[in-house]
Amino acid sequence: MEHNEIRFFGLTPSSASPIFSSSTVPSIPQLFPHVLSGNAVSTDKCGTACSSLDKLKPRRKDCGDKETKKHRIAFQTRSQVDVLDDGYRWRKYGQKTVKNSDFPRSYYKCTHQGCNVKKQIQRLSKDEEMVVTTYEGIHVHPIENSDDTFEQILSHIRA
DNA sequence: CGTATTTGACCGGCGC
DNA sequence: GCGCCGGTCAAATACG
Repeated sequence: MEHNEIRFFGLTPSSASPIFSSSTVPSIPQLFPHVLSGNAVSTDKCGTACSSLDKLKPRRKDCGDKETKKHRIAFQTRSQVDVLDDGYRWRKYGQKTVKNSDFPRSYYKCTHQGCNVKKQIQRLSKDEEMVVTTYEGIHVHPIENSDDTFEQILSHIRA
């Protein structure tokens, strides 16, 4: 577990700003503090598959709100467990099987009121140990897990 | 008893 | 217009 591998994919719609350079940390999951190496890759592959993620409200087909604060960060981690504890509380709201993986994709949502941060976990069929965690949105509340503030870790790796 | 998880159904977009 | 695909909801269930 000490040799986990994490790869960061910062998906920024417009301004491609480095993930670790923002004054306000978007939503960098801590995952495992000791495995945060720093494979940060900025890729804006928002392309076309970016429109269906706009409906946060039930039955809202109105997509007219240009580019909302749509932070999408994909983490490719190597772990045996699907869900990695990043200090937040997630509630699983769905699980679907995608047609490119032998494993289903899980959908999580932050249980905090007003915090519409979504999380999506997918396991690669190629590498069973590979887990892709995609975060979407920004947390507007402190981390519950006060034992290990991931901001501390962040500042540590930023320094 | 309250909260999280499970699971099928439903919905909306896109391609044909 | 229909079917596929991906995403979300919501009722039931599990679990502390």
